[in-house]
Amino acid sequence: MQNYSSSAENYIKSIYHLQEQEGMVTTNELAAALKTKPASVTDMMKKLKAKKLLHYEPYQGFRLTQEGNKVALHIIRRHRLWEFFLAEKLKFTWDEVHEVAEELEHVTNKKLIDKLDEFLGFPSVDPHGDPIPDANGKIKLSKKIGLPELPLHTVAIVSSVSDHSSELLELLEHKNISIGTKLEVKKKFEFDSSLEVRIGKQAAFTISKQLAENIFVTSPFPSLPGGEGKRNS
Amino acid sequence: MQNYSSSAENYIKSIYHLQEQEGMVTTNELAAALKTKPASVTDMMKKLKAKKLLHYEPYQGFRLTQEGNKVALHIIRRHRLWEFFLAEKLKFTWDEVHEVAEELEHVTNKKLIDKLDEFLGFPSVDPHGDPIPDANGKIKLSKKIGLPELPLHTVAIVSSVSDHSSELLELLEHKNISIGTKLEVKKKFEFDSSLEVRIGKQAAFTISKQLAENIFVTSPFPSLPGGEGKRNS
DNA sequence: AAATTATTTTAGATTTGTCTAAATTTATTT
DNA sequence: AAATAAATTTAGACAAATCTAAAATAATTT
Repeated sequence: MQNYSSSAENYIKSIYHLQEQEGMVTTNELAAALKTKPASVTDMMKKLKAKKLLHYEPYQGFRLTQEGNKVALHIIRRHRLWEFFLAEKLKFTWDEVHEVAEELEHVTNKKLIDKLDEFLGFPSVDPHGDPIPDANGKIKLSKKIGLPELPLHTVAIVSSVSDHSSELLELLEHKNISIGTKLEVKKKFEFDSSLEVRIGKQAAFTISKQLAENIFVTSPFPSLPGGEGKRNS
Repeated sequence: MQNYSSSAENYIKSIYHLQEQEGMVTTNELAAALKTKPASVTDMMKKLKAKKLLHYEPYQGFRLTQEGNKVALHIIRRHRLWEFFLAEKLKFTWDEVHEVAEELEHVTNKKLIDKLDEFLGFPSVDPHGDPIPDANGKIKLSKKIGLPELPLHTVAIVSSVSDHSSELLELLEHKNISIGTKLEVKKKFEFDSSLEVRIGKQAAFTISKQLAENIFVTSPFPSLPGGEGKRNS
C-alpha cells in the first residue's frame, strides 16, 4: 500500500462514505462534503484516477476501484482506532473524538496502528458504534436499521448513531441511551412520528422523530429487515 | 500560539537543537540537519523571520527569537510525549520511537497533548532521558556531562544518550545500561580512552571511547562540573 | 591584498493543492 | 425541441515548499 497525501486521503474517505449511501458520487456532493469547490474536486479526481483508485469519466460521476476501497478502509481503520483511543484512554467525550482523529488518521505507520490496535485490545467498534476494519481492511457490516423501522415490541441493541454532535450526546445521555443499550419500541404516533420506547423493565419514554432517525439498532437475534444505516465517522 | 506547517515546525525544531550546541546557526548546518538544500533553508528563513520567530540578517546566520523558542519547546513537548507513549504503552523499542514521533508531533491539538500528558502520568523525561517541557513550555535543564568527563570514583546516573540507533541500544542492553542506571568510572586508559566502569557492586567492565561519548550522566548529588550534553530527539 | 575557495542568496522552475471565471456538457422547463 | 438552468470541466492564476544554476558575499590562502 502506497502513501497518499492527507488531502488525497480525505477525498478517498469522503467518497467511500458517500458511496455507502448512493452508488455513484457526484462532483457537487463531494465538494459540499469536503467544503471545497467543484473545480478542486475535478482536479483531484483526475489524480486519483491516474493512481487507479477511482473509476471516473468526465461528467459521469465516480466511485472507488477495489484498490481505492482498500485504501479507504485503512484510513477509516486509523480514524476509528484513534477515536477509540481518545474516548477510552484519554477520556475525551464522544463528540470531541472525531475532530482530533481527523488529524491523527493521516499518520501512516503500519506498525504504529497495529500496535495501537493491540494496546486497545482489538476493539471492534468505535465510540459511535461504527465497526473498525481489521489489519487487512476487512470490516464487519452488521445489518443496521433506523429506530423508526424497528417493528413494535422487538428488542434491539443501539449500535450506532449518525450524528456526532454534542447536542445529540447530551440528549442521549439524558435519556440514558448509549451504544449497546437494549430497547424496544412500544408505540408509534402517527401525528408527529414520535416513538414510545422502553429500556428493559424501566418506564417507557418518548423519543422524537429527529432523534429516532439518528439512532441505529441491530437485532440481538439472527436477522432483521432493512438495510444499511448512513454513517459519517 | 499559532499554527505552523509541518515543514516550518521541522525547521524550528532543528534550529532549536543546533542552537543548544552553538549560539548561531548557519545555512549549511541547517540544510545538512534537515537533508535539504541551502537555498531551501534561505527561503524558509525569510518566512520564519516574517513570522517573527527568527533573528536573521542575510549572511549572518540565525537564531530563534523568544517566541521561536517557545514554539520549539511546544513541538519538542509533543515529540517527547509521543515517544514516551510509544515506548511505555505501545512497547516500541527505544530506537523506533523517534521516527514515529516525528510524524505524530505535528498534530497540534492542545487538548490532545495535555490529556496525553495526564494519561502518561506527566512524565519528566522521554525514553532517551531528555526532559519533556510542561504545558507552558518550561523545561528542566539538568546539568549533564559526558561520561568521559565524569571524575573517577564518582557515582552518577545515566540521564540520556545522544544517539538513538538500534546499534547503540543493542550495546547498552548487552552492558545492562539504561536511563537511570547508577554507575561510576573506576579507571581511564590513556591509550584508547576506554573506561573501566562499575554498576553498583557488580564486576567492573570496559566501555569504549565511542560508547562513553554517547552516554550522559548527572550527579545524584547537588552539582557536577561540565556543561550541556548535545541531544537530538 | 589579490586570488581562490566556501558559503549564502537570488532568480527562475517545478509540484501539489487550491481558487475564480469562463466554457462546456447535461438536465429540466416551457 | 429550443431555451433555460444546473452541474461539471477547463484555463489560467496563486501560495507553499522545494530544487538547480548563477550571482553575490564572506572567509581563507598564498
